[in-house]
This record gives sequence, C-alpha cells and structure tokens, in this order.
Amino acid sequence: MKASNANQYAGHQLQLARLAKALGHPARIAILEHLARVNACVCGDIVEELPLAQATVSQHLRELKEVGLIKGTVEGTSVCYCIDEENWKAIKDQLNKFFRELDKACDNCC
Amino acid sequence: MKASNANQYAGHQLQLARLAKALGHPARIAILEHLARVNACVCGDIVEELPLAQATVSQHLRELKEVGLIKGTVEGTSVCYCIDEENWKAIKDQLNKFFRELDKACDNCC
DNA sequence: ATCTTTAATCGTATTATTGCGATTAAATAG
DNA sequence: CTATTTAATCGCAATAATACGATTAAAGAT
Repeated sequence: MKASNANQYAGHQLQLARLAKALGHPARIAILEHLARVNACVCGDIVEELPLAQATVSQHLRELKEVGLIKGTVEGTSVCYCIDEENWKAIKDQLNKFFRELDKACDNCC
Repeated sequence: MKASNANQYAGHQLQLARLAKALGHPARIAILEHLARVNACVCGDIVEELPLAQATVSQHLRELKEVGLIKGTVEGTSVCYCIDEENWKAIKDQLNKFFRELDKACDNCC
C-alpha cells in the first residue's frame, strides 16, 4: 500500500489487513500450526520443520511477533516461541466480528 | 514465496495463506465491508468509496474474486458484485478450523 | 578467556504487489 | 451506425516481500 493512503482507511480496516497479511504466507501458517501442535514452547527446531533457511524463518517469526500472534522468551542460548494466548483471544474476537459483518450480507442478491 | 517451495507446504496451509493474503489489504477489507453493509449488489460505485483509481479497484476486485470471496455478475453496462455466500461459508469453516487448532495450544508454557 | 551454539540482523538479489494512466471491450442509448 | 458509459486489461513505475549467505550478539560450555 502507498503510505500516503494509509490514513484513508478506518483503523479497524488497517488492523485487520495487517493481521491477515501476517497470516498470508504458508510458512507462517505452518509455524503457527506447529506451535499449536506441540502444545509447548518450541525453540529453533522450527527451522527443521520448514524448507527455509534459518535467517528466513527468523524473519517470519518476527512478523508473527510484530502482529502479536506469538511471543518469544529467551532461554539460555535458545529462544522459546509460543502462541501469545492473550493477544490471540483479542485477535480472534476482531476476526469473528468481521466475519459476522460479512455473514449479514447479501442474502437476496445476485 | 519462491515458487519452487510451494510444494513443500501442506495443501490446507497454502489454501489458508492464499485466503489470508487476499484479506491482507485495507482496500479489500473495505470492499468486503461495503458489500456487506449495503446488503445488496453494488456496482462500480465501489470506486467512489475508496481512495483509489478505477483500475486499481478493479484489480482488488479481481483478487477477491479469484479467491472466491466475491462474485460479479454483468448487468447491462455495469457489473454487480456481492459476497459469494456459498464460498464464504466454506472459507469461514476453513478459518474456524484453523482457529480451533490455535486455541488448543500452549496453555501452560512461556 | 576461548570456543560453541543459537538466533537475530545486515546486505542484497529476486520476485511480487500496488497503483495509475491509457487503452480496450462490451453493452446501451441516441 | 456512432456516441456514451462502465469495467477490464495492458504497460509500466514504484514499492514491498521473500529468501539467503554472511555477520553479529548473547549465553553457555570448556
């Protein structure tokens, strides 16, 4: 998006788009699913799970972190990542609200 | 994403990411919300609602159409867009399934 | 203190997305 | 048939995202 257009949209629209964009890459979906599956903190072995270099995975992790979906805590020489439960609840609320909006739509047209 | 890596991910991961990516722009969120709000088919006046040129809006509409979120039917000289209800239900199911996966995660860690 | 291990960051190449003016295509109106 | 209206497509410039090797930083181990 053009930076000069960012203020043309409603805050919640920017927020939703930002979130969706963070989910808009299969590697990041895979990371989230992995974190959910192991149901425990997981460190650098995320790299093993993906067909990507360490630097690239680190970049994807940062994007997920920036948008609040995951958090990482340093544990010795490695870092433990997991889904940020508190934020995740808020994010889910936001998404569900959007979904309900769309549900109301267009029962009678086209 | 590198094209050669696409087959490294599970089908549902690619699908989810594709979907999320389509939602990952405020203009496309705005379009969907507008279509939902007017609760009726709406034609080219979507362009009026957005701070974008006609060509750009048309492009965003195509992306939403490609992923199945909306459909457009020609009506005379204009085109009538609305949320594709049937697909939207399926998409919502897919997303909710993903959400439930994440919900199970990480109650006890970090 | 030096060596390892682990993950973040930097620099950079490649590719994809965004945005728009101009053009085209299709339907309708006159 | 010739305008007009509406929306898609083309071509292109600008920007952003993706990926990776190399380097750096921080913690632990020896």
